[in-house]
Amino acid sequence: METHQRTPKKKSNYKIMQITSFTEENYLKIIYKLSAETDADISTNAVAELTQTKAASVSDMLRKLSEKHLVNYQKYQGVRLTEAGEQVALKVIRKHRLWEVFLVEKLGFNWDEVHDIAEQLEHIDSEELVEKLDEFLEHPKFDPHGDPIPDPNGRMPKLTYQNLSEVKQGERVLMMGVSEHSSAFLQYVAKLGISLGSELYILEINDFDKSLSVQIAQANPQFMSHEVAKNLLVKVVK
Amino acid sequence: METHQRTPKKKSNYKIMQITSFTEENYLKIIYKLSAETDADISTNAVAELTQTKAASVSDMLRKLSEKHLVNYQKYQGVRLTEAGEQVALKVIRKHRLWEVFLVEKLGFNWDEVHDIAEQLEHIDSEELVEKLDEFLEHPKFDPHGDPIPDPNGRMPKLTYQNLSEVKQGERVLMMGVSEHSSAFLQYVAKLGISLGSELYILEINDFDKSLSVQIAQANPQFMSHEVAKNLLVKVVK
DNA sequence: ACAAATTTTTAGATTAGTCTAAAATTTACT
DNA sequence: AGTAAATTTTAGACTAATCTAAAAATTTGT
Repeated sequence: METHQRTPKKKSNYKIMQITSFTEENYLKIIYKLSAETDADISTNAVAELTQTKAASVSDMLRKLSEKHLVNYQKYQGVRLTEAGEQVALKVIRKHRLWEVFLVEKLGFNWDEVHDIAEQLEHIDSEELVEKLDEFLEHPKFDPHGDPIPDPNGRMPKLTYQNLSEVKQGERVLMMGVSEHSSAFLQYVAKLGISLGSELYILEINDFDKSLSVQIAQANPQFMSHEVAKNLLVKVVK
Repeated sequence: METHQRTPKKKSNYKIMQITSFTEENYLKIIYKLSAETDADISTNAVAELTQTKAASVSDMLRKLSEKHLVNYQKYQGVRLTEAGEQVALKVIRKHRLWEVFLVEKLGFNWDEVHDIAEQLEHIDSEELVEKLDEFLEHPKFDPHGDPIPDPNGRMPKLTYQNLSEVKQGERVLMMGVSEHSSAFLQYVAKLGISLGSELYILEINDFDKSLSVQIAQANPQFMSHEVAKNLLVKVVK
């Protein structure tokens, strides 16, 4: 069990003391991620699962974060980030994703090897470092997993998904949404075996009518018209 | 007062658990640095000063490091690194110096701005990261302050200082040693106002006899022959 | 609507790293 | 060599983050 202290320097130390610990940052990041998937408040148990701690520990931490006004928390009623808490979370996520770009683009890691290292690097505390890294990487907009990188002011860009019709042959994408919401369309999509999160692989694009042959998960290839592809929002996963 | 935990993952975690904490690494690094300046054992107070803690805390930690066989420690008699402890220290120093090169060479920091950031980065735990970083930086031998970078097996290269006669005009160097040990020479050097650690600034190099005009600390410029310069070992400080 | 199941919180303990104050040891000075 | 000064260690306490076990609150199901 390795515990350590981010030594609170006493001597000549101009630097503004960090107001959130490594651990607090992790809690805030996890609450942010859970919040992205639902409008409801986040349960203690959900947080416990992702932090890999026990619910009792989470209760304690939520009380503490609440005192610091980083979350709104009512006993037994779940938790939600405050504006301030969200800012902290977004800064951590920005750092995490920038470091991932660095690890893949500059150091040659594979995109599936970088997460654990980025989990450590995301807590390095230096605004200047983050901004110089961002510049060095030429202001990337997405990390190697296709997730958007929050801007320096902690604003998460709205994900601008691509239409499946814009994706090139041989690419692998995740189904993220639709731009046509009629039930006729949705039912047709469901019948093809496509749901939110499905992985699609573009086998072939027909030259003259732009129709596609798409493999959905492990199933057999499906035919899909350009009309349909235009209304599917996807994210390239590389 | 910011304390945090390097979360000891329980789930599917193949990674070998780190055996030294952030804090322990700092103590080992500091003991290493103090040991480089003397053959004697290192005193509790000396460590306390550099760790910015109290002697009482140091005593506790030395006992703990001793139990882990990272230092040899006899109560009241000072401390010395074991082979294992030195390996840990050298790995931390290797990381610190590689990151400093990265910050200066790639991100454009000044060499005097990088220390605090490298103090954080040096504790990132990933062998693979260090080796890829080393490769990315093209295996640098020295950090931006002129300090040598230990090799991947934790061997610190013998510092190969330069002769002052090889240094270019306009450079700033630290006096690190002599290659001529006669007392006549040493007395002459002392008379010039030069001692170990003196900062020298090369004002001018005379073209035809390679004699130098050197500013020593804040004093007036001194004339120095090429013969003398050849026997002074220095380190460029940029 | 109320009892059972589940979730969450509290209470009390533990660990790493730190502190202050007091005790022990070593060093330094006539 | 013997005492005063300085250094170092111990003892006891504190904080952040965690845990287990028990108590409290909420949700669920008939």
